[in-house]
Amino acid sequence: MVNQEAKTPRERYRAQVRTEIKERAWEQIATAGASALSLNAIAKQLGMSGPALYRYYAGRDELITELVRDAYRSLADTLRAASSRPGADVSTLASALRTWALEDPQRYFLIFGTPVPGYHAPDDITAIASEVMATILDAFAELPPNGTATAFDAHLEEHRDWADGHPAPAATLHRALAFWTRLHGALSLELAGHFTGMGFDPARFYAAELDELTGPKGDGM
Amino acid sequence: MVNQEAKTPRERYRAQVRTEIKERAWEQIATAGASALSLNAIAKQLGMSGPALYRYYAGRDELITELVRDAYRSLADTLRAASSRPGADVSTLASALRTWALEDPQRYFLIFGTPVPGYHAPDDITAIASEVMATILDAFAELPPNGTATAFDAHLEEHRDWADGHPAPAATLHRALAFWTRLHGALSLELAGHFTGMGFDPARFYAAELDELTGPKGDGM
DNA sequence: TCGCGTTCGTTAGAAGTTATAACTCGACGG
DNA sequence: CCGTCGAGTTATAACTTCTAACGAACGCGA
Repeated sequence: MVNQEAKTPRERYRAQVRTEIKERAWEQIATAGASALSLNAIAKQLGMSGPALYRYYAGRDELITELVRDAYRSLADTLRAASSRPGADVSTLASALRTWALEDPQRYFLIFGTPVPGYHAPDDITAIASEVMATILDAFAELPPNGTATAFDAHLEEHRDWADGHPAPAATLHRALAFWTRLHGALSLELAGHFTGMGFDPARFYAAELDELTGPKGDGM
Repeated sequence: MVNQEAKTPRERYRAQVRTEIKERAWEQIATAGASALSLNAIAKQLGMSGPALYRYYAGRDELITELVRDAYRSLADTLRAASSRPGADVSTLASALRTWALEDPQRYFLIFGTPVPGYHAPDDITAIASEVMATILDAFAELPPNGTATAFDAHLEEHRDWADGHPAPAATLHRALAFWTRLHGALSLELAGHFTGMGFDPARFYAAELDELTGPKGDGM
């Protein structure tokens, strides 16, 4: 984002090699998945041999963490950009999310897929995650309230720390949460191929889920 | 299914070693994830060295495929058992699903988690998957219809092959589909730890999602 | 312009992994 | 009783991540 201009030529070189490494890593992940990511193979593709990569990343884990960070950053930027387009609403956000996910399914699964048992995301990554949540919350805050307050709304009212001071009512928090989980449910099953062979169009199902999210009780805009 | 009693003592022994291998594999998967599954480590735990396992499984992939099959089988049996309890309904199914998932999160992710790009599930596994779907469909078929027909319902009516001859109307198919994807959305994010630190109770959110699934329009029993 | 130090990339090697090949030995069945 | 089949062995190849030690080149300051 910032700081594109590095001071010393060595730093420039170093930064450039680091991004080249990540580019190759993304190629590998897109074709064979994150678990098949091989530092050796990346090094060979860059024309250098094996352990040279350790000058740039402490190991496989650090590289993957960096990739997760980039993926989150990309998602947050994509959603933020979509929400700031004129006339943007919740459905704009939803289709931006789906487009982003279809663009590189493995990138999506790197964030929302199977977790590694021991791993805990560093704080800066969770910060980006809450930035994504804030974008969704903003979009729902502009929608008129719908439906009656549920028991879960009351529970949410007592646990609204994650909204990070957002003034929206608990019902809105609830809708944003459902937006996230329902679209993730539809999207992740589609990307994982669980819909293949079922015949129906995943895009239409996604749209149907979105419809029910934006106005199940049938109040207009 | 059948043929539990093996004829020759060698076959008995062979079957017993195969299940012992799978038991160790499940332990490894539960603690370190499926990607960390090591045939060598399993062999050592069984007191035999390395390549001996290849007498029982052609390789890592075949073992994992077998584990996926067992996981699906376990899920299908669990749901079927829950649905056949007296007084069982959709919410019985939902809580059975959640209990099963929490029992061993990595087993859940083995089925519904990040897909391996090249892999295609064998036919018998997809058969078990549709058995699960049938159980969900049966449960919803016993519920009174609710809500108005949506555009997606019409689309589903033309693509109801996956229901495998189930007589339920398209709206019911839609509800069963939403049951699957929404609960998966809530469940997978919870199991992956994306809710940790957000404060609210995942179980209550799950229940809220289920409530909206069983009767959003508010027709009771 | 010249040296010197930082940093990059190399090869070598350890400790893992999956998987194959070849061999030994024991048990089961005719 | 003996032959065959199969289980488990070691040896090996081809991978992987990652550490250690070495050489060379690059660029900064004098």
